[in-house]
Amino acid sequence: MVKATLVDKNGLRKGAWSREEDDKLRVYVQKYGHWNWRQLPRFAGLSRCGKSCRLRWINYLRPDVKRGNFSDEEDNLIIQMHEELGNKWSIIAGKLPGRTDNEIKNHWHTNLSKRVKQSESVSSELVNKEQSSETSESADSQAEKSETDSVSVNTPSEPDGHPKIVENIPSPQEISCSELSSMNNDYVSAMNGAADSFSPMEIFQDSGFWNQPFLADNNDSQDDYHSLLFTEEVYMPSYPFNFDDDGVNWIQQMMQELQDI
DNA sequence: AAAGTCATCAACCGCGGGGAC
DNA sequence: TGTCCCCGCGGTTGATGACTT
Repeated sequence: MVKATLVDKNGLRKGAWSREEDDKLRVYVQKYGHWNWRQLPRFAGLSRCGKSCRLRWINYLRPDVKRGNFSDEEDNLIIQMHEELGNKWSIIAGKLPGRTDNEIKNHWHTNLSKRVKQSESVSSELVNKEQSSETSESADSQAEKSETDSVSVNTPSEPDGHPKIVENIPSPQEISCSELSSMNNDYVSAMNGAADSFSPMEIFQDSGFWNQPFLADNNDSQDDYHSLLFTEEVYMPSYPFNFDDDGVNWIQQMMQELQDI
């Protein structure tokens, strides 16, 4: 179910994430936030493109990501919102705390869409039966009935077949995952400063924003801050990190200590 | 037990929006 | 106003476990 890890021509790893990579990314983002996804893998010591890091964090590593089966309430909400909004997975995810757009999208395609189709086919059969039994009714009552149906039966009011949205749905920006990441502004500034100390030509030599390779053997001596960062992050002695509260507590403790500096 | 098929879901890809210059 | 860069979104892919024949 997990894509095999491979290395592309730029030296970037693709496919399944290893535990070590997860730990590096998690620790880095918890500590510094995602100040720049493109450059983040370089600082975090990951041979991944920024896009891959962002996806991994949002869909898997974020501390508030809820794993496990969807509840009936969640299913119903997804179905209802999909009926209103269509494939606006990020907006739907915003209404389901702990669920990611990718997870909801997968859940829809594997489970809910089939369920909806089934229920639709059943309801359409019922409607056909009702209509055939009503053929003896007067024309006036027929018109009245059709008006009633147009309200109660999901009649599209938009050209694309989706009804108009009545509810005040937050924009994707309002529910952006970036808000979920607790960033310390001091560190963001520090990191921006560190990033600025690189020559743009050095950093952006290769084309393609998301596919910037991380050069593990680059010359860090030209940037003290960068060297310090790598000393802390990449070559950190086996930190007591785990996927439980102890790991989170440890990270929180680390952040507190850094804030006190 | 082996082979074939289906289901699941993590990860990739391409596109477009928005901000900065 | 146009261009570039960063980011996020939605569609799609593909590896693998589960199930069936």
